[in-house]
Amino acid sequence: MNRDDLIATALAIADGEGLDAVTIRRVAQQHDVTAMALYRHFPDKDGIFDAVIERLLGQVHIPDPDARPWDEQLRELLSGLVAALRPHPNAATLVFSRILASTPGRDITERTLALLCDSGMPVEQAAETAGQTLSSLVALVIAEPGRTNGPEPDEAAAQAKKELLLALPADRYPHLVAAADALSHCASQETYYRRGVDLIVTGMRGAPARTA
Amino acid sequence: MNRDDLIATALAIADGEGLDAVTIRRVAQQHDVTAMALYRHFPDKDGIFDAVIERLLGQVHIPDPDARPWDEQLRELLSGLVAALRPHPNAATLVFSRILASTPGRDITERTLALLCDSGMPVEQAAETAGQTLSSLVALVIAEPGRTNGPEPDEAAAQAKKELLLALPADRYPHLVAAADALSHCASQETYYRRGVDLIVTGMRGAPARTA
DNA sequence: ACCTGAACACCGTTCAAGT
DNA sequence: ACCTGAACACCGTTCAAGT
Repeated sequence: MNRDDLIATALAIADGEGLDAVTIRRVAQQHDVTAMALYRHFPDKDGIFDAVIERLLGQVHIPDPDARPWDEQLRELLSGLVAALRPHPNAATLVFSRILASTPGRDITERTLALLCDSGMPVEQAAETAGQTLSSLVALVIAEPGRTNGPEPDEAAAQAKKELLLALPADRYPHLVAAADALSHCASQETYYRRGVDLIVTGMRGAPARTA
Repeated sequence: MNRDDLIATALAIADGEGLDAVTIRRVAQQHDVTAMALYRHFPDKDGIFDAVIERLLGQVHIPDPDARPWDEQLRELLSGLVAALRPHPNAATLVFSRILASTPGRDITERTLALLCDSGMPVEQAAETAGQTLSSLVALVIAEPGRTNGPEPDEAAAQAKKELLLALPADRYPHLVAAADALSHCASQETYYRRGVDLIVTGMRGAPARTA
């Protein structure tokens, strides 16, 4: 048993059964050890979550600056973040409060800030926008249509949700009924995330108060 | 003791001490009643959270359609949602999984979908975009700089966070250091949320695949 | 150095019982 | 109809004790 394996176990439980299923006792048990043994590796339960997020963000590749326009470079960086979070939607919630608390998270934020400043934004606005941007990407992952707490896509749950929408009064909710399918499951995750990142990057391109 | 007061109590505890502090036993105790009495009003703990979100979303005013461009009308609707969530950042997390599960949430989504369709988007794309948009607004509230679990802004915590950023190596994190202030607390919440909503609305205006 | 047993103060939830 | 007591199977965390 080592720290890394414990982190992996915590993440695996979160992926498979949701964050609430991650308990110190359960992580410990999976390593044939008592709950108290984990306190040698983490200060408390939150420390486990901190480590999980640090590991997750550590997988994000941060591209070196190049000659392309800032928005292309930013799209690449943000796509990398989304790609790292996508497989772990249950853990994504933990990112909100932890981006600036981990080294990889700071690296991602620093690079995002740099690119926004390249675009001509004053650094204060860039800070605000960077926070909003990174948070919105996390939200994208959390809210992916058809997501459940389970590991593989739960077709039955998605179908149930869809039928609930289809059963709504069509005169009051014409669009919800028409969009029942798209609201209850993702036709293409690639499209969903590409458009999601585009939504944010396009928004930043149009941001006013730019000096350049 | 009635259902509405119980919901208000749960929300107040969440606002003051975070979601984890909301326990059935504690809500009950505040009404001089045992925990089991709450099961007359809610099926389980999640049912309390469902009711909290329903109440929160119920306060959102949904403007009637008018002659203005779709993006202006949408901005008004989304601003209303943000205004309702802002005072309750700790509870905002609960919205992700519950927008389509409550009547007011469905009303908000229906109207958002309608306006996006007005813009010329096919309904499937509108569904995707509406979900991303509403989720991003929730993220805005959750990630508001300087936010803590407490009710009033915790100046000490914000200051500590700021100094942590200022202590970073300036050669590796020049922008984080320069933006330490803006990253650790909100200079103007009005500006933060106006720009946040603008980011999203501008992103939607620029979305391709539009037929109109 | 690393782990454990026992204990403490909590949880959500069930169910038979009270008035 | 509405509430309770007692119980069950869990939690996170502390601390003295083991090897």
